[in-house]
Parts: sequence; structure tokens; C-alpha cells
Amino acid sequence: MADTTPPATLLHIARAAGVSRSTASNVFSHPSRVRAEVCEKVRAVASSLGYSGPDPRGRLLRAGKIHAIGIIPPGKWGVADSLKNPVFFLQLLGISEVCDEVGASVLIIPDKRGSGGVQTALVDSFIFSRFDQLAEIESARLRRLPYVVMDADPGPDVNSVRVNARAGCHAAVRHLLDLGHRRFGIISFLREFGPPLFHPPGQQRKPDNAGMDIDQEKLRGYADALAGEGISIDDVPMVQAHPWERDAARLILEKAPEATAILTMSAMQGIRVMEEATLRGLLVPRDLSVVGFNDIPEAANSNPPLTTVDGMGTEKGRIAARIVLEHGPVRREVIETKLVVRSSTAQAPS
Amino acid sequence: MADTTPPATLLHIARAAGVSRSTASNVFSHPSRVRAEVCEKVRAVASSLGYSGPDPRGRLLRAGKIHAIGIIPPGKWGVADSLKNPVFFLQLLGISEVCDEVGASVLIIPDKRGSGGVQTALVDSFIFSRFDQLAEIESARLRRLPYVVMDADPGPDVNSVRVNARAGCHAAVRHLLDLGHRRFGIISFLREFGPPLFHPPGQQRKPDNAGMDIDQEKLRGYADALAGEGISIDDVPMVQAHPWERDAARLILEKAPEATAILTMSAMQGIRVMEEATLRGLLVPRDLSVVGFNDIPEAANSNPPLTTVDGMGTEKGRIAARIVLEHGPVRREVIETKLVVRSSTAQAPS
DNA sequence: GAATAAACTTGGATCGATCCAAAATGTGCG
DNA sequence: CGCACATTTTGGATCGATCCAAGTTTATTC
Repeated sequence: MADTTPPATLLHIARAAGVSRSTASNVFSHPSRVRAEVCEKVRAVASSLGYSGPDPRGRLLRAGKIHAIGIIPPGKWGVADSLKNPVFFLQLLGISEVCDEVGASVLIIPDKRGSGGVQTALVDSFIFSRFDQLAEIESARLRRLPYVVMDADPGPDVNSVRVNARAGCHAAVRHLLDLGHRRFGIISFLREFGPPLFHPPGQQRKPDNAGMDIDQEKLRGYADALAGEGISIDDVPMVQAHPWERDAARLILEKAPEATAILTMSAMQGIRVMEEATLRGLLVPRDLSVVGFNDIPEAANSNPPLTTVDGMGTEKGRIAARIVLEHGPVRREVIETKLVVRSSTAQAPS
Repeated sequence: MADTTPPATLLHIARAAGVSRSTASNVFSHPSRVRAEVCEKVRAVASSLGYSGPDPRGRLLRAGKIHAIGIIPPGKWGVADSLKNPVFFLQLLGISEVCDEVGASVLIIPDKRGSGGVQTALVDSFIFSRFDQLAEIESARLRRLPYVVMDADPGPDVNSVRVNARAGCHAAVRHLLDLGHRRFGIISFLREFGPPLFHPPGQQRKPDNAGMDIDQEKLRGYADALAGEGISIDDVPMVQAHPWERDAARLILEKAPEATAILTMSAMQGIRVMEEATLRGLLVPRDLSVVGFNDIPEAANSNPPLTTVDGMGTEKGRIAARIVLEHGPVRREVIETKLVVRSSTAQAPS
């Protein structure tokens, strides 16, 4: 399969056909400008020389447009890790849908080897799937390429799409309160409440909710709803864990043995809690209600199917893709969530 | 976010720093060749002008290497469709793993708008996930880029990775025969046995198994195993359908009411058959055994979990990626399958 | 201090194609 | 036939960076 003869270029074609480079170029890019017979002849020569149209590299340099969006997964995930993560995957699906419509491609740009991917990626815009890669975001800004940040709102000068996680989690807790639950347990990602952790790169720190993280919003949603019923979130047993940490489910059940409902910040954690509860002889939802966050396929297929807040990942991806494709004025979108009530929540045991 | 001033280029940096283009270039690409203080100065100027390193476009044109693999999904699938297909997804995972190791990226190149994607994609090799895109394969050959075809063996001059589906399906049927089954039903994709449907582009048609399709291999595996027990596959009721066609399950159960085991060519079809059987009051596997092909996650989570032939999709992807990355002499790999026995198969009812 | 070696810097050519203004060719009409 | 005008074709410049041979500066040594 290795072919060592140098590949044909436009110049070769032009020479062989007895026309100029420009004309040969026009044959492929602007056929209307070239006389039909010349066009035909050049095409014939081209195919006899095994030339299959202009090399994308040269064309790219000239045109500048690549027709590809780069998506940066959170943290140190590789491409394979990212694909395996159902929440990321939903976003990717939304992005891909929009890209399919306009014929653009999607490139997953992992940050495994430290910074650098964003600096050299062949794309013409970026979607940051989380606001945790400040160096990479700064690179995108420096490259003057449009970008959008998901699940955070870094400020008025930065495109963003986020989900109203606060309202979603509020609704989830409200749902449980309405079912009579009063004793809860929480598995959270973060316990930070105070000032925002992040601020937009290259800018002054914003005083308000700049960089507010989606997981903080979730906690606030819980807190708001609980407060409405006179419960302080500070009195609710809480375990902090990474989204896939297996121990968290066990820990929260030990720490909150009285709880009739467990609030979790991801669907996987919700499912883990149900598994752990079952192991301990608890029947979900009769003895224990569980809610998650994000409506990944696993949530619908779990046993019992999980009540969860639909984080609208696919829609978020769609909007993010449209924002960078349009490349208009700054947009800061907020998507409303939906509470998906399934069978992991029920009336509180009396 | 829109910045209208023209972006800085290497030339601007060089002028501003009082050095030549070449030196400025070396600062970024070969810092060792430049005196430390000059290096520092150029870097300072660069960052003050908002220059974040060499533009990948120019660099690419010069270097030629893109460090990306293009994968072409079957048929007319878009990117989103492809991602949603679990069999394709497994292959993609394997490819991504290998690409992560070497820092290459993966581009899904759909063929939605007819031919063209392969001609213009910015990649340096291609993986064809099926042998059904002859025009695209021809384009890859014309572009002189290495490529590999999955699930087919187009000939001695073409890289290929396929799975020994024949042996796998043979094993599946053997498993059922050992359980006492003698009356079968088949849901197939293709009923063609005769000469190969495809031949490698740009070459003479090969007489033997050139272009042998994986689905034909599956049928042959069934036929071989059945013949070993004196059963002709021509006497087995068969339904042909697309992989996701919902009706096939119903049809085969109507057409083969006596069958104690149903052979299907995909896990999804196997799951559909189990669903349909359940609807009709049959208990799987007590009344009916079912086998599928490809070990997608759904197969493990179905009810009951599906006995299926592991098509080694991820491994196939890994090998395909390595083949095009190494770009050595032609390789024609065959991977052995594994029969994954779960709970959808049992002793034949007496 | 001059010869020699080493380190650093530079201009020009190059990658492959496209754009643009000017030149060549072809057409219509008085 | 000659002039204005439309259609094709062309050479040169350009996109942004890298490579290479040659030139310049600095350091080393006798």
C-alpha cells in the first residue's frame, strides 16, 4: 500500500494539461469560470495522474476556515474516557447533531498532556464542557477563536450555556417534601458555598456569580428548598465524593441511617445508592427514596428506574454548537431543567 | 467577544522584537537554537501582542502531518447517528484509546452529503468501519493516505481487520445444539451466499473471498454448525431485516413457531426477540433460547442478559488504529471471537 | 592578536492552493 | 475593418510557518 512516488499537485496537473495553476485551480473550485472543454481536459489529466482534487491543507491555509468544532472534556479525561462518560456523551450528541446539519466536524481535544491541545488544534471554535480549564480557555481567547463555556457563567464577555440546576434541584427536593420526606442525606461534589472559585481568564474577578459552578448551584437548590420547609442544609448529613466514587453510597447510608431520602448530584451516584440500599435489605422506594441529576440512559434502565433531574445535556450541546457556529454577539443562555419522576421516589415511610 | 484587529503573526512578532522570522520561529519550535535572552525577549513581545504560538494552519502545511485519524461510519449515518450506535461506538472506543496513547485525534467523517468528506478531511489516515463505501475508499486511495477496512478483507493489497464471525457463529450454534436444540429460526441481514458482492476498488475482482462481508460469514457459521448436525440452513425459517427493524422479531416468531432457539445477527435483534417472546407469554430461556452478535452493554443489561458472540469491536478498533498509525506493510488481521454465555440460552424444552 | 571553532541569526525558498488585477482571446456591431 | 465589450486565462502575490545553506557574531586557543 505504500506508494513512494510524490503525489500530484495542482501545478503538475496544470503543466500536464498545458494551462496555468490558476486555471487548474478554477476547474476544481470555480468551474463556471473555465471554458467547458478546458475544464474537461484538465479533469481528464487530473484523473489520469491520480489527482483527486485540491489538497485540503493548502486550501485550508488560504481559506482559514476549518469547519470543525473542538470540544474540551473536563479535567484530565482522554477521548476514550470522555466517550465513556454518559453525561459528557449526551452533550457530545447535541453538538454532533448541529454539526451534522451544517457539515462541520467535531474534535474531542483532551488535555492529557497538560496545556497545548487548544493551542494547536485544527478547529475554528471551542466548546469547553466545564469551567475548570482556565489555561485552555485562555489559549482559546488568545487564538482569537470563538468559544463557549458550559455549565458556568464566567461573565458578560464570555459565551456560556448552563442549566438552571438550582431550580432543578429545588424541584427535586420539593417533590420529596411533597411526598412527606423530612430526613435527608446528601452526596455532593463540593461543599464550598462562599465566594466563587473561578473567574474569567484575563479579566478582573467578578464580584457576583461569576464562574458559579453548576455543582454549587445544585447545593443551593437543595438548600433553598429545604429552607422553605424550615430545614437547614447544614443539619443534613452530607458526604463529598467524586462522581464515580463507589464508597459514597455506603458512607451516606451509614452517616444518615434515619434518612428517608437521599439527594445525589449525579445519576450514577443515585444508582449506586439504590444498589447499596438493596444490599442492606432496604427496598427502594418503599424504605428509601433516591433522586439523581442528569437523565442518562442508565437512569431509565436502573432497578427501579431513577427519579432524576434532566440536566438537558443534549440540548445544552446543541445550543453551545449553535453559539460558536453563529459567532455573533455574546450569548449567555440558561436552560430550564425538567424533573423526571420515575420509580425511585415514593411516599415517605411513616 | 468579536475581535476585529487582525491577529498577530510570526512576522509581526519578529519585527516587533527586532529579529527575523526564522529566529522568531525557532523560539517556538526549536528554542535550543536561540540565545536565551533573545528567546525571552521574543516571548515577551509575543505575549504582549497576544500571540499564543505558531498558527497550526501554517505549521500543518509545512509539516504535512495532521495527527488525526478519520473514521467513516457505515452507510449514510451522521456523526450523531454513529455515536448512538453501540456497535460502532465500541469500535470508536478502541480507536480512541490508541489515539489517546499517541496523542492523535479522531474525526468521524460521515458520508451524508454523498462523496466528498474523505476527499477534504484533514486527517492523515482513514478507518472504514465497513466495506460498503467503495467511492470513499477509492478517494482514500487516490489521496495516497493509508487506510484500513473493518469487517471485510478486500484483498492482499488492502489493510483489513475483521473478526472471525464464522467461527463465532459456529460456536453459538454449537452451544445451542449441545443444549439439545434442533429447531431454529434465524434473523439475518443478508441472504446472499453466492459470489462476493464487493471487490476492492481499482482492482480486478478477486475470485475467492474478496470482499467477503461479515454478515455472510455469520450465516456461513450458522450453516456449518447446523450441517454438522445434519440440518440444512435452507430448511431453517429465516427473516431478513435491517439491524434495528422492530418487526423482524415478531415475524420470525410467527414464521418459526416451533423453534426453540432463535439466532440473530445483532444484540439488538436478540433483545427484540426476547421482548417479543415475553409479550407472547414465552419465558426466555425456558421456552425459547436466543443468541445475538456483538457484546454491547445493552446485552449485559437486558432481561434476561443475552448470550451473545463477542465481536471484539473495541479490540478491532485498537488494531485498526495501530495499523494506520504504524503505516507499515499491508496487514490483514483476523480476530477470534468469544462466546459470552449469559441467561438467554438454556436446555431445550423437551 | 590572529586563526579556528562554535554558536547564533538571517534571507530566500518552500509547502499547496486561492485571489486579484491585468492580459489575452473571442464576440458583436456600426 | 476597427472599436467597444464580454469571456477566459494568466502571472504574481498571499496565507503562516518551517527548513536550509550561508552569513554574522562570539568564544576558544595557541
